[in-house]
Amino acid sequence: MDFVSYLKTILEVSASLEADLNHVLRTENLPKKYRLHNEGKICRRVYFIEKGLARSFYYDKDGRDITGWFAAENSFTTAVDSFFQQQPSKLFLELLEDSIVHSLTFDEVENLYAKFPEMERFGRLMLLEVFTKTVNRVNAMQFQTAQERYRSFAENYPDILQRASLGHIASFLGITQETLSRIRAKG
Amino acid sequence: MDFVSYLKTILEVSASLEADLNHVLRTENLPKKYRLHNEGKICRRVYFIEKGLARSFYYDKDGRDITGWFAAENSFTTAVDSFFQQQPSKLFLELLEDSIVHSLTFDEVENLYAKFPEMERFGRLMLLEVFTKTVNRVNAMQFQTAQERYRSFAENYPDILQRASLGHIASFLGITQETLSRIRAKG
DNA sequence: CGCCGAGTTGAACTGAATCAAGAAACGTGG
DNA sequence: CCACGTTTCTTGATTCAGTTCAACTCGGCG
Repeated sequence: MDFVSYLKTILEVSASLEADLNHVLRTENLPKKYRLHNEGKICRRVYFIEKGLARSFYYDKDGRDITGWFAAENSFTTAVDSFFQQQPSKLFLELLEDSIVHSLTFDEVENLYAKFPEMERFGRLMLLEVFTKTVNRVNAMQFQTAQERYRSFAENYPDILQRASLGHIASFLGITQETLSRIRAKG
Repeated sequence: MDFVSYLKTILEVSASLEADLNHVLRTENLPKKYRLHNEGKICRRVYFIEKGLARSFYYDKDGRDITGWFAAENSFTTAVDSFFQQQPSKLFLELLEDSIVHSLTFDEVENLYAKFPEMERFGRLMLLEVFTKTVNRVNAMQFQTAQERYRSFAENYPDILQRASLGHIASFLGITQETLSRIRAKG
């Protein structure tokens, strides 16, 4: 599903908003391992994944690769530490599969917000969704064991479990690859 | 600062929005330990703290009291697992100090969103702020030690450090009270 | 084939939890 | 304003989940 179709599943889209969107949206077909964004830069775009899988990650103080977020079909991704404030990022954004992505620049999004109240509403709703997910994740991190976190991840994101590598999932859950391997070995 | 004054620091407030807000806003002066919201109920209101301190918490599966969030002056609080979806909550909201709070119901907020695009914008910006903080918290939880988390908490929220109890802060950071006490003992 | 990344398995180690006991601070009523 | 009970904080000893380091297996691909 492309971005405009997705938007229509959430709210009414006026003809003029649709026209403006089609005018500015950039659609790309990109290969696995492609980097949508690199550390140190200001992230200019927000991406909607029509097909494929992406992850954001960063290198922690010991140089370990830590997955921050996965984004699959019909979801958005961007360097959250950079895009909204338009400041330099610590994150990378990479594709884990060949993907079709649609994107808008920060300025384009801001202009759409200013021009179309429905777009502002959409922005609020998307933020609400991702905020809710992030809160759930904090709760999981706060006082669940590694095993509990893995199980609820497996329940909520069965597709990503299949498609992403063990190492990427482990760091996303805040555990090492070895621990995740052992958890999985049991059941 | 009351809610309308705060709103004006973020964006332009039209006279008619101000009038509507003054019409629906409820202001209360409430004592320490007062419960703004209880588990099991649907949380109807979002609260702006003019003065005082609140925390949200829940009881985990072992019956331990876990602090989810603190809210002090010029910030908002509500049962995040309930208010936005208007579904039953696992959270409590309690005051840790005598407080002055302003509040709006869910319906009032929705009506304001529908009537005033600037209010929708404000909602988006507030959500963005709290989302950003929550993402930072996930990062901290993911691969920082207890000590590192305590230090950055102490840096970012020195006032809450003074005003909230050790046990509340410990569970917020995802550690036990004993561990926090030992961390603090060192420096 | 043989290499290489991804996953598994084992053994030793460690940060933080748990359990338990005191010490301080706090507030409420006499 | 003090005495007493309650809550909050500290400190110690023990335990355990998860990390670390290291070796090994497996499946794909040049």
